[in-house]
Amino acid sequence: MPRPDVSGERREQILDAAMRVFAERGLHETRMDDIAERSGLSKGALYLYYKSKDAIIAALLRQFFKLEMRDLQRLREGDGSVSDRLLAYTRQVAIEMERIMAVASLAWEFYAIAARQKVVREYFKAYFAEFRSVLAALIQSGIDRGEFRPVSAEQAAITLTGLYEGLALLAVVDATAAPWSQQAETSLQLLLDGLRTRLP
Amino acid sequence: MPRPDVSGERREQILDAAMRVFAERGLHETRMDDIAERSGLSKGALYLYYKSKDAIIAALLRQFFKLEMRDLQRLREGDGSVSDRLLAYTRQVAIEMERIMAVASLAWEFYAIAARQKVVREYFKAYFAEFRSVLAALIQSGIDRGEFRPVSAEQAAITLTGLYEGLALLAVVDATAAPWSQQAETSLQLLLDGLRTRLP
Amino acid sequence: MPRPDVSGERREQILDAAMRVFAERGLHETRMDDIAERSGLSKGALYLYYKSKDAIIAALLRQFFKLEMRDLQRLREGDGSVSDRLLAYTRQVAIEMERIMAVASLAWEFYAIAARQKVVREYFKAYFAEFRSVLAALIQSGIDRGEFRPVSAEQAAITLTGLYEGLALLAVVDATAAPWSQQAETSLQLLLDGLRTRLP
Amino acid sequence: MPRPDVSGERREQILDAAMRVFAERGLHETRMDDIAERSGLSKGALYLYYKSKDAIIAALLRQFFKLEMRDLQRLREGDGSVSDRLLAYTRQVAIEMERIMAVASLAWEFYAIAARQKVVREYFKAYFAEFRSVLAALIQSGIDRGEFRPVSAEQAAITLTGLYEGLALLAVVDATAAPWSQQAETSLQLLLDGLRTRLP
DNA sequence: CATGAATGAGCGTTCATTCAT
DNA sequence: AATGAATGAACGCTCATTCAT
Repeated sequence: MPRPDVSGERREQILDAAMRVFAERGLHETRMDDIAERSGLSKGALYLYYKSKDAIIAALLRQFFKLEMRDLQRLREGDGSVSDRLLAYTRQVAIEMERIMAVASLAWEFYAIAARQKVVREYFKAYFAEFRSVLAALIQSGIDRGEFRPVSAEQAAITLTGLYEGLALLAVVDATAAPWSQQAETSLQLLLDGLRTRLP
Repeated sequence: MPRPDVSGERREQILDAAMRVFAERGLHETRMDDIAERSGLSKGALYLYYKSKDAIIAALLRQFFKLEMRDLQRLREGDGSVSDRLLAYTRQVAIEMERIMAVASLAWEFYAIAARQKVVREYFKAYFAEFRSVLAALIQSGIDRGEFRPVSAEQAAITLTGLYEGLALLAVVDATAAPWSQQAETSLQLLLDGLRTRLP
Repeated sequence: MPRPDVSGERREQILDAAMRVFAERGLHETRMDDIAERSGLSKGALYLYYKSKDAIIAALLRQFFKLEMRDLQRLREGDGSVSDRLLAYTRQVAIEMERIMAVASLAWEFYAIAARQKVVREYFKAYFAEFRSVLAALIQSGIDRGEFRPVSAEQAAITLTGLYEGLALLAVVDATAAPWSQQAETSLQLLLDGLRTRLP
Repeated sequence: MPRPDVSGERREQILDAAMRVFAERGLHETRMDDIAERSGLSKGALYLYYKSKDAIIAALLRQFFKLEMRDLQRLREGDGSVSDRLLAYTRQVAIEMERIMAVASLAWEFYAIAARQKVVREYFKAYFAEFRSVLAALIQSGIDRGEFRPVSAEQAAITLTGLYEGLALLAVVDATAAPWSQQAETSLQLLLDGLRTRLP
């Protein structure tokens, strides 16, 4: 009588626990024991599903991007003016900001690794390229429909991407001075103002 | 015959070596032996000047902010229109970008630490507050002299601060898609366009 | 299927090995590797059962007193004249003298620590107080039954306690000149002669 | 112009400092820096006069015995009954007890070393042999003059030697329960009573 | 003679990984 | 599949000793 395959569930269990503990204590300060304890599994069990601590980190990194890529979908959807769609997206992100900030420390450790390891850097590169491409398409459509001035959609997209990232950093460092939910909208408006067609 | 005091020099030597190796290998992957070797001192000598590896990291963190704060001075100086001064500053930073990118991984590890340790977070908070305050004053003067629309100088400053940080991240991840030197100017122009007084 | 709990056994194993190596090489000259090797465990295993080398030393110290206290029991038992009981006890100790001498160096290191650390000194204080109290009671009963002169039982007990300790030192230093087994009996007789009721 | 030779003075300076710090902190817990600081010399200077830390310990050990041997002289001198002379000696030692107790921890570390190293053990052996021999001669003279019973002077001497040592240990461990000055006299009296000729 | 900055071998401790059960 | 006791390589730090000045 074959038992149901629990390996998928176990892997999720482990990654979930790892993400929390890594975010709390840092990649290196986290012990395999911590992950075991948090996941409710034994230390030995971790090794049944991942061959090493690094393998867990790598899997977490992949999951990280899978989730982010999924979020991108929301940028593609929707209708109305481009400005409205970007504003709506910003508000959506704001809603998830608390969750995001909880794992921000992990994200920066990933960035640090990316700066040192080409393989990891490629992941980020691909992710940002995708993000940029979606934004650029959106902005281009804004230009096409006369909503925006004929700027370089690509460069405007990079600007917006950078803005989102930078504001997230500021929000973590000083939640009161730069609260994401409000600041991001304001900043977006400023940028959109720079993009908009000037009506005399 | 007292020999000249070399302790200042030694500390610099150590911090300098540490910064390089930390940036290359990461805070945790770096061994005291690595720092010793790179600095040209013995392992024991490191402990004559810093009581622990953590003390070196802490000193590096302080130096990091001291340097950044010093760079801020350039934002306060200069004349001409606010737009021109911001552009000039951006070009200055672009020149140093290579050096900055070399230690970017270190900066992100610091951010990660900041996300977890209040003490470190306060350092960043103070630094960003100062940066923001200088930018806000500059932008306000732009508003006062009729160069900019009457927006919130504070929020515009936060936007700009975030933009700088975010673009640096993108530049490290993908130097070709988002080369700082050109992209930062373009992005700044877009934002300035959003700020500018509309002449009918 | 839970395996039988071996932690008690392991702790014993470690303490036993530690006692031997400490006695041979000295507390500070002994490496954790030495204890590991002697105990048949790995170095890492030592830390599963004791959190540090100092913890092993402390545990050994406590065991030391537990054993000594247990030996005291023999002084309380027995019948016959007080002189005979003391003589019997002395002979008993003589039998164990070889084992005691093997760890004598350890005992003196403990004494040295006691001279410098109040906490450790209190252990010895309690042990000697107990020893003295048992001896004093015995001597008092000798006085009461007319076997001894009416001296201060307490001071006689201290004298006897000191005598035992001092002779052990001499025996270690020069086993041929002052062999415990014979010398202790002779010394005891001399002291008993000083205590005995003089029959004209 | 030859300067006066200060090497003797320096060596004394070092040994004196070493003895104090060793007694306070223990042989192994004492750093060469501690000795340097306490002696008022530089760390390098220590090595001009002693080739190693062990050499200092060895010199200290020799000095230890030289001093003790010198004290023995007092046992040889004096007149009056043997009992009176032993009592006088005991009182003399009592006067110096405070100084002795200050370095007691050092003495036990030396004992511990003696238990492990034959060379050191020989020093103690010689010292105790000398001590015993002086006492034995004294006791023999007491027997000869009819003051004591015809016991084995040698064994009585060993007994007395052990008693002195043992009481010193007890005094360090518990100064209030077994204050040397009084207890040693009482104990001596008890022993002398055991030695004395019985007058019917 | 004297200094104290510099050295580097050596040790206590940690923790990712393995494996007998 | 699961456990957790056991392993041992690796690292931070100390401190006796050296040596340029």
